Amino acid sequence: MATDRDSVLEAAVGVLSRRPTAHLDEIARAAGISRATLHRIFPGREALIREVGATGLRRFAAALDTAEIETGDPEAALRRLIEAVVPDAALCAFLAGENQLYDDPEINELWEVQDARVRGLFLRGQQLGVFRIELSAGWLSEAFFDLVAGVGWAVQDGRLAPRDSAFSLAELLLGGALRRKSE
Amino acid sequence: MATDRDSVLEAAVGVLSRRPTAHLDEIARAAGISRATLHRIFPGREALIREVGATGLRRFAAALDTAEIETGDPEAALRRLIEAVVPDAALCAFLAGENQLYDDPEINELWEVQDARVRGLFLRGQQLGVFRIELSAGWLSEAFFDLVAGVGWAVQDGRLAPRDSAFSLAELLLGGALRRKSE
DNA sequence: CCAGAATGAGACATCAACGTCTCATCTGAT
DNA sequence: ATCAGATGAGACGTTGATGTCTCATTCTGG
Repeated sequence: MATDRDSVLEAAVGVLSRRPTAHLDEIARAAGISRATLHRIFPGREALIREVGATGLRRFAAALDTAEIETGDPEAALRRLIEAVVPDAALCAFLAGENQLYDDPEINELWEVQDARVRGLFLRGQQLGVFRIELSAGWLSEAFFDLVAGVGWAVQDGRLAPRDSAFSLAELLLGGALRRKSE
Repeated sequence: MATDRDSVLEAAVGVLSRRPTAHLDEIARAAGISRATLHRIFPGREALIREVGATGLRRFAAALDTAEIETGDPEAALRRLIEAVVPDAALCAFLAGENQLYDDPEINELWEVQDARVRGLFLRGQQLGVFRIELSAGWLSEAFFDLVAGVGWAVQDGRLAPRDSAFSLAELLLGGALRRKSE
């Protein structure tokens, strides 16, 4: 059943995003199955990691799609993107920390595409005069990923309430920490 | 000699900040010494990790001191802090990713103190009306660390020029991505 | 109720990293 | 030149995680 794979992947993300070096015992226990069954579903640790990474990238790509980041006002598009991606923030945190995944050419290419889409959003926003041009689109994109990952960790550790996460992320990334003097 | 320890620690940070699971072989090679000598300097892997963490925290504490974050305008204080901490951004990236260090009570306490100081800066800024109050001081502090770590990785990987890093970090964290309409 | 499949528990071998050791070589001071 | 100390290279046993196996138990469909 696909449900098994998915639920195991979900549990694996929960453990691996926090501790990428977690043992298979721990992952299996978190998934509520035995280590033997885990091996029956995934040939080995490497395959499991790859699957988790691929799932994360697919979900991230789906979030980019549903947010329609290529359309309309860039600021609104970025807010939609944040709303769409925050539920999978833990997954993004895992992707950010696991650079070993990028050894795989297929995963690497999928990542490059999504990264380029995000960078394209910031670039479009800059060209339309919505985003600041003193900061490079590459850096804005980088900061976006850093903060998404940070939200994922903070929520997992209970330092940030899930219902506040999207708002906090959007407001900080868009508006910064300084209070607006005139608005 | 103290120089040996320091240079080895420096090299270890460079490797470990990017891959916390790097083998001792790799660390020794990065430091230009043999694994045997590495063992002569540090009793084992755990001791090395602890030393790297402690060094990072000491340097971070020193950056907080030199920036005098408890004094004067919070915005200027934050800019000073960023200037002071950016040279050790890779070290902070390591600290951010290595939550295993927090098992050590001594290191954990040192970390708590520094974290509280940063949070205190944001809180002070909010009370003075400089920083936004819609975002919690805890989240602002969290975002600060996330972005510092992000800068560390980006510089290490060549995605961000070191001379731009402090400016990029300060402008994004303080001003956000949106272009100011009226200023 | 029964047969077959799926699962859990655990044993077992394998392998990689770690920690310790020895020995040859190199360096530097006298 | 010589000797003491430091270093590099590598061997060796230990440890822990992994991958594979078997067997008893449980679940499921007929």
